Parts: sequence; structure tokens; C-alpha cells
Amino acid sequence: MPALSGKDASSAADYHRQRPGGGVYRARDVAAGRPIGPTGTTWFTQQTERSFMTTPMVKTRFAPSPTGYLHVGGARTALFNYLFARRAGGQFVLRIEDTDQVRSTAESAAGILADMQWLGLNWDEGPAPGAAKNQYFQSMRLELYNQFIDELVRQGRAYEAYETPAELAAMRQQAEREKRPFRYRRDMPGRAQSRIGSGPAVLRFEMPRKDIVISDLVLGQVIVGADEHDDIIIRKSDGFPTYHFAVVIDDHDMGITHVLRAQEHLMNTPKHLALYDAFNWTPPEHGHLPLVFNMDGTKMSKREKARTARAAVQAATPKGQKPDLETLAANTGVAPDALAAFMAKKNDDAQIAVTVAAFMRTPLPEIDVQDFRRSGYLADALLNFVALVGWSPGGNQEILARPEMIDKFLVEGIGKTNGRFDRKKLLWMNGQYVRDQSLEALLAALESFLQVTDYPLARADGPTRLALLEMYRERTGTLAEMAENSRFFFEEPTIDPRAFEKFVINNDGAQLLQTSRKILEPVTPWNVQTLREPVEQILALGEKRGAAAQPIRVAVSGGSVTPPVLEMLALLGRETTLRRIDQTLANVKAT
RNA sequence: GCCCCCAUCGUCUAGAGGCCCAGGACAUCAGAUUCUCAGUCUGAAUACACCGGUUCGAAUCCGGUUGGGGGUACCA
Repeated sequence: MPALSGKDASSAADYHRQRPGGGVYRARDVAAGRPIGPTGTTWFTQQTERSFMTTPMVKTRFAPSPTGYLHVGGARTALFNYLFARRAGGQFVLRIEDTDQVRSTAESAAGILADMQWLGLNWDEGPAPGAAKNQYFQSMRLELYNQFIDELVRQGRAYEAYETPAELAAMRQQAEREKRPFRYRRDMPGRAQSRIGSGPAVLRFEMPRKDIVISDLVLGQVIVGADEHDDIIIRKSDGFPTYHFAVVIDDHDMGITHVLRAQEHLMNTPKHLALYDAFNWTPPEHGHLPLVFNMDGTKMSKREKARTARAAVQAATPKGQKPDLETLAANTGVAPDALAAFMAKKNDDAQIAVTVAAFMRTPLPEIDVQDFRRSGYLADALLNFVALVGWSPGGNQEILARPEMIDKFLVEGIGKTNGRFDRKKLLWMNGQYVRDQSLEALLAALESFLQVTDYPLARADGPTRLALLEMYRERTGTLAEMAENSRFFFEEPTIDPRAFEKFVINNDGAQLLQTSRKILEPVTPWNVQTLREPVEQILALGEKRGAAAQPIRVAVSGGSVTPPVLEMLALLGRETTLRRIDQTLANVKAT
């Protein structure tokens, strides 16, 4: 009864009735548990229907399909479900939806688990990382699905259909030509009545010819008309259930009470509600989240990486010429055939994109959680940022620690408008986290970052990392930025010719450097304390304070931008400092 | 095409009929601090898509227009 209602049972007009205090009911009223609609159904009564006279335990889930890496959008969905469950003192389930045998991979599932762990979105039930597939993988639950499929068949609600994909495509095209919507229905004319020559049949679920009312936690009531549904496939010809079927069985079987998912699923909800209804189950509450796009309004898709990589190759190719793919293949180690297909946009292989972009020294846009991890974002910062796209705690606070987010996470705070992913703001927020985090936490984050990247900083010991962190945290947005900028501590710098010219050759640079060297030379031992006075002397050199800092920067780091001279030299060490100054002085003579 | 959702500064948002000639944050610009870069602090500029209606009063309620988005798979 709760899932469906007849055409005249409910309407938008009913929904917008006056409420006692004036105004009309809105989504937030639904969320707040106030009565809506003619039946007066409330969140609470639905709960008690489910578990009679017991306190309803909130249970949410995140159910990705392992067909790629964990996307930031998916991470946000996971976060919302996590926050909702935690706030309610309930459980958070992770389930892997691998009913697509062709596209699902074990590596992808493992990657998603790793990303979830990195984000710290801990699940109460789900796969055990590193262990074999368990019952939280849909591919392990075929028996359960078949059981319920059989029941639908017995009820006469499911039937075999014999059209091949090609035939269906033709029917759709035909319908489009005739400017009429295509709906697959059991009673439609021209349905294939036998399986002759068409391979294994699929099983379809006969959708009810009724309006279906969705009571959405964030959108309010959405009514999908009786003519809009078609009979969905619930079992594919490979014997696997479709998403629509498995999701309903599992959410019910696992006792899921609330489903927060992306708005792209909104039109799937009627199908799911009809299935719940067929089994006489109370459906979970659904809430559809607004989507997140790039700043330019395009989708944040993995395709972007491929596009960026291709563009880099094109940009490096002289005008009017074709890119030299053979050379590129040889240089990158990508198979020539695969590379050609990639460049011809025949595939958007992420691995090829990454390899090509790395060779072209082109940064790729961050799309997946691990991209952000490799770019040196902190998990908490990423989560904090992403939480604020489509959700607001109300008020003016923007930086929220995990417990605060949990405490303030109300469905009423979830917005309806699609958002855009503002990387500039994420960068700012990450900087805030880098600065505010305890040094121990930062060190742990750095550790995790270095595991998935390849920077010379990884060679540094604990005390050195700590010193670097203290030196850079005030001036860095991401860990990657710090790792990149601190290279010169670990390897010989390449001298930026423009900086060399400006600060060493000109402006008395060589002279200042010479004098600076004399001041530094006798310092032993070599540490922040012993260097403080000498460095002060150096900074006082020249008519403007700090005039002598730049030649040293260039000599020691190769460029004109570094942390403060004192700390930098102290960490660099006496030997390296003097050697690089001497080297630079020698270079001056050579010019 | 058809169905559905949405609409406040460039971006994320606050806003539940008078508290709003609209608040915060990022970004932008200007200034201060400073050995570079950053950071920090101060200040400036910038929005209720449009048209009707309801009301003493509308960013807030209703209708339409326009714009954006989603769906329309043997993908999830």
C-alpha cells in the first residue's frame, strides 16, 4: 500500500495543502516526519510497519558497481549515507553491485574498498578488504535473487521475453520515427511469442498500470504517470539479475531503511517501488541527491582524462601534421594498436591517459578519489569540501570536523540544485586542513600520500619530514605541492636560468653570495640556533633587508621561491649549502 | 520527442511572507604585514532568471515562460 497509489489517490494539489502554521508542506516537512499527503503517512508509521513496536534502527548503504575507480561523486554519496547513519546512531553498509559480468572487475572492487578506507568511511557491514568475495557482493547472491524471481513468475508478475537487443533497438528506432514513446509492455502488439532463433530469454517484470508516487526525502512527492513505465528486465539472458531487481532484493534483505543516491536514479525509483509492492515489502525511504558537475557544467567523467591527454598530444604536434604515434608508443610503452585506438577516441582507457599525460608532463584533471589522493589532498578536506556541495549545515560554518558533520547532518540540509566542483575552493580548504591539522595527523597523511606517489621526499626520515612539514604547511595547498617544491632537499636542483640571471648575475647577486658564504663558512655546529645570528647578518646585507636572501635561494634551490632561509639552510646542512653556493659562484665565473 | 527534477553573487551556499535595498565562504580587486613565495589581517565589487498572480507586504506562496540538469539499456 505505501508504494503505490491510484491515479486519483494523490496529487500535487493535495501535497501542497496548507499546513497548520501557514505555508505548504515541503520536502523538509517530509524529512521532519510531519504528515504529508492524504494518507497521513509519516516516516515513523512506516518504520513501525517494518519492525513492529521496536525502535527502528537506521541502516543506510553505499552500493557502487566495480567498473572503475571510486568517483568523487560516488564518494559524496557514500559520505551522505555514512553521515546519515552515524547521526542516527545506525549502521552503514557497503555492498558491491557486480551484476554486470562484463564490466565488473575484482581490481576495481579492491580499489573502491581501498579508497573508502582512505577516506575513513568505515562500514559496519560489507566486504572484508583483502579477503575473498563475501555475501556483500551481488554476484554471490544469485540463489537469493532466483528465489524471488521464481516467486514473481509463480505470481504471474514476471514473464519471458524473446526479443534480441538488436530487435529492441529497431523497435525503439521505429517508435522514434513515429514520434511515439517506446514502452515494452506485456500486452503490446507485436511481442515475440517464442524464443525461436533468439537465444536465451530474459525475464521481465510486469509493471502496474498505475501512477506511482515517490515520497522523496529531499524532493518531496514525485508522481510518475501510469503510462510512463515499461516492463523492466529483471533477469538478463546471462542469468544475472539486473540492477533494478538486485537492488530491491538486497536493500530489503539487508534491512536498509534509507537510501540516499544520486538524482540520476530518480526515474528508477518507480520501478523499485513497484517491485517492493509486488513482494509486499515496505520500501526504504529514498532521498535523491543533486548532481555535481565541473565548473564549466560538463560531467565529471573519466573521459575527461582521456580528452586532456589527447589534447596534450595534439598541442605538441606541429600544425597541419598528424601526431607521431609510433614514437609516442615507443616512448610511453603503450601498445601501438591500443594507442592508435585511444587517439582515435575509440576508447577512453584511463591507464593510457595517465601514461600519455605523464610522458607529456600534462596534469590530468582529478576525477576519482585516488586522483585527489595522488594530488596531495587530505581525505578529511576532500570530504569536507564535497559535503558542502549539495548539503549545508545551515549557518556560516564551512570547516567541519567529522564529528561536527555527523552532528549537523540533517536531510533538511540537503539541497535540490546541482552543484559544481570548484577546485579552487577545494585547494583553499585543503590548505586550511594542512595548516590546522596536528603535526602527527599531517605526518600520517603524508605517509599515505607518499605510498601512492613517487617523490624523492619519500626517502626522508621522520625528523626530516617533520621539519619539512613545519616549514611548508604555512605555504602549501597540497602535499604534492610540498613534495614538488621540496625536491631540492633531496636531489641536486636544476637552476632556473631566469632566476639565476636576475638574482645572481644582476643586482650584485654574486657579491652578496660571496659575502654570505664567508659568513656561513665558520658556523659549526650547523643548526637553527647557531645559524640564527649569521643569517640575520646576511639578511642585513645590501641596502634593503633581505636583499641577500634571493641569491642564496637560487644557489641552494635553483629557484627564487623557498621557505625562509634560516630553516631551509639548517635542514639542508652545512656541506650541501656551501657546496651549492660554490657551484653557483663557479657558474658565475663561467658566464 | 516524451517523462521527471531544479532555478539567490563567477562558484558553493544562508534564507521557512515583514528580521533582507539579501548574510557567509571560495575566487577576483585594493591595502597592511613580510627575506622570496605563501600565509594572515582589513576593505571593495558582485546575486534573488523573466513575466504574471496571491498578500498591507514576496527571494520566500501559486501559475506560466526561459534556462539548466536527469531519465528514456539484457549499465549501474
